[in-house]
Amino acid sequence: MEIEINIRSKVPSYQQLADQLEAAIAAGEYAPDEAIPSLKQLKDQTGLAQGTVQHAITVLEAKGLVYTVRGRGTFVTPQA
Amino acid sequence: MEIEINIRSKVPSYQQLADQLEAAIAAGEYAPDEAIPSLKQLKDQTGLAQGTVQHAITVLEAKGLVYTVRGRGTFVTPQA
DNA sequence: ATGCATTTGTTCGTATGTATG
DNA sequence: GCATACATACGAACAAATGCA
Repeated sequence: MEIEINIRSKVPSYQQLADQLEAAIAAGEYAPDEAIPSLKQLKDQTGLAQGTVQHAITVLEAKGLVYTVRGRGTFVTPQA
Repeated sequence: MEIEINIRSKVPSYQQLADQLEAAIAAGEYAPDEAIPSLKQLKDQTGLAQGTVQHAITVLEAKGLVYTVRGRGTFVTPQA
């Protein structure tokens, strides 16, 4: 997927990333229980720090859109 | 209030802090709409980094126990 | 079982931005 | 303008879990 972070935006970087990942999931770019890109991949693709990427993932977890398994990855939550 | 962080515990520092703040709120140590200690105060009292303290606050916000106003402080959510 | 690479989780210290009073 | 307080972000390091060779 394509991710564009606008540094000068008033919207925080982590929020922009979370929004774009959410849109990608909504668009069906990732199937349920399929992994989204790893922290390292997102870090490299966006140029953000790992902590910032992690923050974005935390937001998505809080919204119940993804779930995470340590050592494995972060996966799209299947529809209930 | 008294806060004790056990560095060697398996429980993360931010979670310990969140737990203790939650207990203090539950115990009525802070009235509804009353401010809890500032980030700097918690940072100084616990020896944790500001980011770690902030993480703890974020957890409490996510649980709806407190709400934050930038430039003012973090306050106990009144019972609905 | 051992080791290694990958991946997520926690924490620090620091810097800077933004809002309030 | 200034002091205080929360918000965002970086880079770095290390811990812990997983899976595979």
